Amino acid sequence: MAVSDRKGVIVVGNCWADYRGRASSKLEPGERIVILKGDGSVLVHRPSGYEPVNWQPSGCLFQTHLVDDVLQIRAIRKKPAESVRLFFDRVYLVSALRLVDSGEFSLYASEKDMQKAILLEPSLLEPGFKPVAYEKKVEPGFIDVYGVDEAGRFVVVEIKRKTVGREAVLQLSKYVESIRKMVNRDVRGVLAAPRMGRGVQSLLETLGLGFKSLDARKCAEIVARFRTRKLEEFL
Amino acid sequence: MAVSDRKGVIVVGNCWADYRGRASSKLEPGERIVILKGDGSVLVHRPSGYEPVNWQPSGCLFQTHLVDDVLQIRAIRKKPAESVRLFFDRVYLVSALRLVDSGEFSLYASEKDMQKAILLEPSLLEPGFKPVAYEKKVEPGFIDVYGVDEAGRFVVVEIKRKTVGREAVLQLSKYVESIRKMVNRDVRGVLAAPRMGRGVQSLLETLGLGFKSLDARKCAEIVARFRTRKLEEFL
DNA sequence: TGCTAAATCTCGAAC
DNA sequence: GTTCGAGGTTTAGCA
Repeated sequence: MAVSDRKGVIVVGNCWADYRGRASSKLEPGERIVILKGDGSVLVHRPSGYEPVNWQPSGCLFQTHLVDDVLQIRAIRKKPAESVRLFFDRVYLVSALRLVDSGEFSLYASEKDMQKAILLEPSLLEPGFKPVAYEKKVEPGFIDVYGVDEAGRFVVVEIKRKTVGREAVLQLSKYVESIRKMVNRDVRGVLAAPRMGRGVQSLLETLGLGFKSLDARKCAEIVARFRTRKLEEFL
Repeated sequence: MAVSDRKGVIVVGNCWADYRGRASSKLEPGERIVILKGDGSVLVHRPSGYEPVNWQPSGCLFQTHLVDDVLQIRAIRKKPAESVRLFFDRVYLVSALRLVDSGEFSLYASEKDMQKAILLEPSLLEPGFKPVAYEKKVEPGFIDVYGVDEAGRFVVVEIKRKTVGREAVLQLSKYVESIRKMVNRDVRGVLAAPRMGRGVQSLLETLGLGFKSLDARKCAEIVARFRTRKLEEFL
């Protein structure tokens, strides 16, 4: 069958499903859209809702059977060990497709873009800031950007693309403490994000940390500008 | 068109896409499966991968145009303000479906089930354990189960349905500390989960916390058993 | 392979 | 309406 031939298959019909693995679930009969992809991923979509009601990520092995006019499809995953079983008693549409898709996908205004923007244009954070490292590994995790300020003090920068909550502050605080222990000198911590959530301002003050308003969109534009500038220099 | 009639639509063809909103993205041409649902959700699926490459959650407004043999579909969301635009120059399959799906979906062995199981059968945690409260609010968050042990000491239980990492230990530790401050007495902390991840054992020992292996599946069975028992009592 | 952190996360519940 | 936390999260990036 097409399923075993690395093709994608769309099946629309009345079906029910069982899942067993990390959790267990049962889906009673109803009309749904099922997509079996060539890489072994499965999606069971109800007529509404963004998320699939049942699914499997890529890497599954498919088994199909027809028993008493019921189409059975089983998607088995090895690690973690789990499976989804689908049963169709009515099929409205089946389509096997060998789709070709090599189109590039690019995303802008991610946290990575904000990081790049600060590295390319450090004054975005504050005048005189000089980045020294990025993705610097310390005990609690990775520091987004690490540098030195105008006065020569070390600065730990934690970047978030959305409004920050308390966790981000605590994360930054941990990094700052970690660096303080290492360098045995004064270390500043700066949270760079579009805005602060409730209670973040006071928490930052309490912990002696700073904040810099930074918009992901603007950062993406800066990164794009540098890209074109580099291209111009190249030409 | 069907799109405006609350129907679900499947379109397979060669397309490209632009997204602008919380972030921005550009998808170069390729063959994909697009699902427009009656509730205003959109999914653009490449031939491989579990996740859609572009999407919108439910609540979008759809606009369709045909310009120079290119089918344009626009999904607009109000809050947050964003949109996905799709352009098809070749369409292999279009299907408009009014699917009926009232089938119930049930997920078993969730963290909530594990919590219920402990409340219904406290000896699951340890002999002599007596639950006092659940979802108890303290400063850092909510305590899954709070009770008293055989010796009369307070016990804070943190439940996880999967292998636990360090964060869960720290979470439990915070709750225990919070309770200690409140009651000014000895308080035990127990992590209930199927197993411990790397380094969790030693961290638990360092912090003086306990661990109880608890299988989500077994919990689901216990909850189910109580359900049937209750049903029997009722009948 | 295992772990950490991000995500256009989504979703639901609580405040 | 906003915020907060969980998810069968998935996925990408590294040690």
